Amino acid sequence: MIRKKRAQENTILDIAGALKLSAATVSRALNGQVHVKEKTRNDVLKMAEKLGYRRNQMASGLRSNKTYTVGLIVPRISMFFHAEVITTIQNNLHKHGYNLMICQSNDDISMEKELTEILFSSRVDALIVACTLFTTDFSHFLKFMESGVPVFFYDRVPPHLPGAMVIRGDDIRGGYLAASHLIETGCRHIAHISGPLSCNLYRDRSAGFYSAMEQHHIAVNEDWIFHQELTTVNAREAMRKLFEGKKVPDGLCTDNDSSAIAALEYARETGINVPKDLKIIGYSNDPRTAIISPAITTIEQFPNQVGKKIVDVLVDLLKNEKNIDELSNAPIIIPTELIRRMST
Amino acid sequence: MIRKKRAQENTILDIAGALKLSAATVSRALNGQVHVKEKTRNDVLKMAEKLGYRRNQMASGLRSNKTYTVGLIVPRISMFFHAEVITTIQNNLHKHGYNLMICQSNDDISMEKELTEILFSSRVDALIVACTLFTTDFSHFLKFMESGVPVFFYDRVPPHLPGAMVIRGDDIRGGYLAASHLIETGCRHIAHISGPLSCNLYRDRSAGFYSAMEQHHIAVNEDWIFHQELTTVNAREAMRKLFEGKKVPDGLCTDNDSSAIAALEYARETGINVPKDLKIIGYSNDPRTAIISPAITTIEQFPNQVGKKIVDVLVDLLKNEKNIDELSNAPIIIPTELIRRMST
DNA sequence: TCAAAAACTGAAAACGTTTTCATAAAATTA
DNA sequence: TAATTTTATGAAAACGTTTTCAGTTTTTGA
Repeated sequence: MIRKKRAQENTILDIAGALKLSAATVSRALNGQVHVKEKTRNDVLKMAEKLGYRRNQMASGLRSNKTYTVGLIVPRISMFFHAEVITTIQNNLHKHGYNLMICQSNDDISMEKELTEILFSSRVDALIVACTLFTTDFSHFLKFMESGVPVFFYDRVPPHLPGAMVIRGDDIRGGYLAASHLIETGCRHIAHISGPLSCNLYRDRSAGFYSAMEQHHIAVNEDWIFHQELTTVNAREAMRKLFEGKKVPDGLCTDNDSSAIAALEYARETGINVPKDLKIIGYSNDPRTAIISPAITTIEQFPNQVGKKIVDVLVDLLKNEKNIDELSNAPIIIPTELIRRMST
Repeated sequence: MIRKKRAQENTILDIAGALKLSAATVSRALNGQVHVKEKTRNDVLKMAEKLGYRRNQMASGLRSNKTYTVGLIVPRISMFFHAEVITTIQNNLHKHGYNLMICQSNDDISMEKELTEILFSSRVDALIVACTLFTTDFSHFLKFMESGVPVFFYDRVPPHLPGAMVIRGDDIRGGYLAASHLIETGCRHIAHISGPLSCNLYRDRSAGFYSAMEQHHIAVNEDWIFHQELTTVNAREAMRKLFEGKKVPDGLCTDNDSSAIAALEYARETGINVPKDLKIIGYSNDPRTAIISPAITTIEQFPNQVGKKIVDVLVDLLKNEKNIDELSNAPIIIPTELIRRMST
């Protein structure tokens, strides 16, 4: 048996027919426009309710060139920081009548590219992106800007992309806070597990790290600096290297919490006492850092502020049909904060 | 300055014009239909590439009544189980050319209702739902079924809704496994922190719990059975009640991992030794349970299997334009498994 | 009371595709 | 070679809205 054809749905014409009105008037009534008599509007709304009418978003979008849908591309929704940002964005967009189309790139560049094609085809009204770790070419986003579709990067952002908006955490300060904190608690031999330098996050956090070390006149041991994908496996491997020689570190900065957790577990297994022998600090304030023992000191990134700010700017842009050029091109910076716990 | 009007985009007509073809032929060429000369197809594809043509999804969807978009409503994307299911669904749907529109109900019924309206308006080709904890009236899903749009419930599912597909974990067995395990490790005074009975999950897990207790001839102390929202606060409050009297439990089943974690932390703070004085078991195998000390025994739900199965069935339905009625109406059950750790 | 302005409504075009129907060209068959 | 089938293409309708333009009715102001 062939599937029941959908589309016995009532259209605007059915309402019009039932009330002996034109489609135009019904449309105006439903959209709360001026110049429609109060009684007419009520009649229309009542009839729409009665007929179970629901606007066909595609017809509406096709004609008016507005989808009321915002696209979002993110490496992975399961990362705590992103999950929080997304939830805030979605809840706030919803208040303004916008939907969010969430897509995951799985940190894969070709997937990211493909998703931009799909979202462009869907004619989203705006695009929000946290890039993959490896995105250095941003040309696949240009089509949106050329069509006047606002593009908002957060967290993992392009170095400079004219016409795009950027919001990110103060990672330089975050890196600085982390390293300074270790130094202040007495560490003098500090290692750093960071991510690939292709990504702004790790460039900035590293810069902050170096700046703190320099300020306190502590030499950086380059053998103890890792730039690698921040996986559990890599973190354990780094720990093995760090503790295989005679000289071992007494402090460890990691640029995400998963690495910090992996390092802590490695330490636990190999009898390295945290925080006595080794102090560890993470990044992101993932709830897991509060649960593990000892709880891990980390850097808060305020995902809710990030999400809220993105929506505020975007809605302003969309509702007022403003051009991005009117906005300052300077990136918006969200502050970072040290969360002290037992690991330091 | 008014925002640049988008829609300088090239359409199918521009391709047709450039090649002196009709729109119909271009459309056929782009969609890989038969009856178009190889050379013509190549010309079209080349010109589309050259002009940077991208199909307007709304026009296409309006005409063909297919959006290649599947809607998903979930309480919260940040819950581990759901994040995993969603990711699997998205990655697998993508392989078949479908997009996923992810929406969060925040466990709020009226939000859930509203989202069904929005997704219906968007004319999604199918709908996947994990209900709120409190959804007992499922009438807002009927519009989809009436229009022949497949609806797939998972995890939190309706008791019986003709025309809808259902996939869920074997929660009865899960509850049974948990309680049995506690009994087998020596517990005789077992408490149970469960969720609201309005939700199938907790009815089933409770049923499993009772069945294990009965089988081992252990009396259930009804004062130790909690049905409440599974929040940290509620779990702590339950622990307080459990340990305020003379008679205290030696085993605790919790119906999610957050409660297990909260209980464990409460125990740690109040000097209750886990697992010596109290054995704790969670539900879901949230990664946090493996990190905390002692690591918490829990029930694995295989989110990836759930996601994979949903897509398999859905794609079969969508591609072959089959009617749901052809499918067995029996719910699909995914097995559950005990994960033994240090807390028991 | 009359002219001008404002409010209300409808007809028809438009959005960019896909699809139906018709027709022309090419390939196949007898 | 003629008749038939298959292949290739185009014209035009259709999808369900929104919007423009024009026309009619009502209200306002003097």
